[in-house]
Amino acid sequence: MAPKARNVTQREIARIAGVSQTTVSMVLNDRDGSNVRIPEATRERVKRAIEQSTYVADPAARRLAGLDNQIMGVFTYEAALSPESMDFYGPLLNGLERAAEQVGCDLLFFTSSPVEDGTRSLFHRKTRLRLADGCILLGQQMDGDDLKRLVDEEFPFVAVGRRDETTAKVPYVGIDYVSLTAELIARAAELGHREALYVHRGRNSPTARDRLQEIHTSNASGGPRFTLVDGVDTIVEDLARTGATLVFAEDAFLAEDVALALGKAGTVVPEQVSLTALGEVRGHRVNGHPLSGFQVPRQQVAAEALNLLQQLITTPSDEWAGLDTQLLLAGQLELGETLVGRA
Amino acid sequence: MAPKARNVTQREIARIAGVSQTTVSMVLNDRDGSNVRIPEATRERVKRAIEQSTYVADPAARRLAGLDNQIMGVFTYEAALSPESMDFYGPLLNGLERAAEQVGCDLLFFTSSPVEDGTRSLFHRKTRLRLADGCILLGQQMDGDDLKRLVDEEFPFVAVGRRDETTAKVPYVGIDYVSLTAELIARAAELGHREALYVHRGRNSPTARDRLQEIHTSNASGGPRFTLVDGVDTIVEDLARTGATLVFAEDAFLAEDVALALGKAGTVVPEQVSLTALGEVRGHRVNGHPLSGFQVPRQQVAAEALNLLQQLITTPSDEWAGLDTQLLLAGQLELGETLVGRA
DNA sequence: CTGAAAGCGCTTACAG
DNA sequence: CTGAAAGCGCTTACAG
Repeated sequence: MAPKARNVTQREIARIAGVSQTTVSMVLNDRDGSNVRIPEATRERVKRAIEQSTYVADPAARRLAGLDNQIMGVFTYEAALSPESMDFYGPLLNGLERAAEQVGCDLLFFTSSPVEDGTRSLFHRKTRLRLADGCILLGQQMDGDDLKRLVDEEFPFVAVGRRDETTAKVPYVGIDYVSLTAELIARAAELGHREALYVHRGRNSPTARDRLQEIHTSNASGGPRFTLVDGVDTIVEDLARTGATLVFAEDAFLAEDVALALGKAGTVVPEQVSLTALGEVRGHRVNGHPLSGFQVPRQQVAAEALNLLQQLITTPSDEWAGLDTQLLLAGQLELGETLVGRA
Repeated sequence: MAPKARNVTQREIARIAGVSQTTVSMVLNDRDGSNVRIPEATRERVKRAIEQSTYVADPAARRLAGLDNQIMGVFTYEAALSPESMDFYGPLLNGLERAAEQVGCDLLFFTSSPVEDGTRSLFHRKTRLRLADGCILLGQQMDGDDLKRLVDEEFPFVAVGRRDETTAKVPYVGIDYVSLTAELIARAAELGHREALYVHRGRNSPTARDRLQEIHTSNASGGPRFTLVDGVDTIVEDLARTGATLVFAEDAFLAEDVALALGKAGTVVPEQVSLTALGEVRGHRVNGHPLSGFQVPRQQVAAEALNLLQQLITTPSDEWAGLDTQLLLAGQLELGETLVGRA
């Protein structure tokens, strides 16, 4: 059911200005090509007619005729606007909104695909994906097949976070967790820690693997030795068994869980054991101390993703190969107060 | 620059199934009207062809042909996804997302209009408004002309919050602040308060007026007498001058400012003076006490707004008059601990 | 029961 | 310099 009230079209403008509809289109799109040279006088006449009307180009028609729309799709594998997801998505969405305002585009959130098993499907029978010029993909985990299909169809898109779920070359903007993790491990070594736990969520996302990679490197190269632990359930025993003086947690929330579990068993952070998150820690405290970990530029990641998407859209797909489509932004260590010298 | 890779169209499906493109369209849209009766066999053949392809209807073409799209616009007069605005917009956006998932529609955020003087403009030269089937309007203050124009153009839309900026009948879903304020005043009277301050933000929104109306009613009808104060700057003197035993603040944040200002002058809430917000107070505390005020169903407001919009879209505009398009949802008092018996 | 045709509003070669 | 025409992918009367 489209709105009934007839909207003013180029044809009407043409009638008013006494020119053809083609000319109106030309003026609107500033087409001053080889064969076309519209005299200033005509141009002015058309422009005035437009000014005085409420004319707005019909985006659907533009799109159908093959032009871009300045509409960027936003797809999230989970609900993005729920209070629980705000911690992760909040800064990203904020970055997107600001970048969108900058480049003058609208954001189409694909909220229609129902969340099943906690995850949405990108391609479904009624997807409005193609209404957008391109799409930003958000989520901790993504579907490799979705990514591959987007690449194959040459649909412009950019994933947020490093992606390696498929062999296809996926455009992404992420955070360099490898370097950050390496830095933090070096720091821990300096502080005298030799034995540590790495508490993770057993998730198999690229960023999880990035961290894990450096953990393994440390183990293999004589750095602090990490014992891997999935979740906090056995943390107290693991700590006692290994004699670890330090716990790395995959993210700040997990770190808080660790501190809680240890606290219940009478082990106090950081006096008796150091604790560090391998993720954003701003705003997180443990026993009154600012948590040690990273500071990651999430807003900037989102903004860069939108810029990259914009680039892809304005570049013919056969020239994409020349573009730098995989960006990792640097974060920085946030020393905090919970990573201290070996007890 | 539309994606280059040709997408599969109805024509191709038609070729595969050995029918006309018209028939494909009929099957897809389940058109089984008076003159059309497609035999199950043909129907199946077409359906199978579609299943086996990656066919997805082009939303732009559908739209241009006059059908709906299941795309709801979302317009906010300020940036909606910034950390500062999350307190107000967060629950609304969350409600929208969940409702959208329910009804199976996508959400188009009009982020393209740059914020000027802190407010965006709905109608601009390149607005993609008409791409959406309808639009949800969010914001503390709205432009009366915008509202009027939407009504005049019979574009389906719903405002969140009661609206009275224009004489046109604006569809809205809001919260009944009038009743809530009246209840709270009655409660204050019961507790023995006779002299009070009403600290407001000098804003001229409908919800601000709703509260003010009851404040005036109280003054006129022999209830507690309120002195109006714009902002917290002179709060200490005002309190001394009037001998008020109670302060109403327009919202929870303002209430916190009040408590702070009073605290600096040595006046402690609630021991020496009661304090109450005429707005959502969940999560707000003053001097360790849960703030007294309201509990308002913001998520539900957003969800109801989307449902109403859906109704408008599916109802021919000449039948809109028969619809109940102005809804006020009831909130409830949150007694808290900062409104106590007269000191 | 099914298909050829017109139309939605726009853009872009292509003729004048 | 400007306009008539074709086409984007779909829907919907309208003829067969």
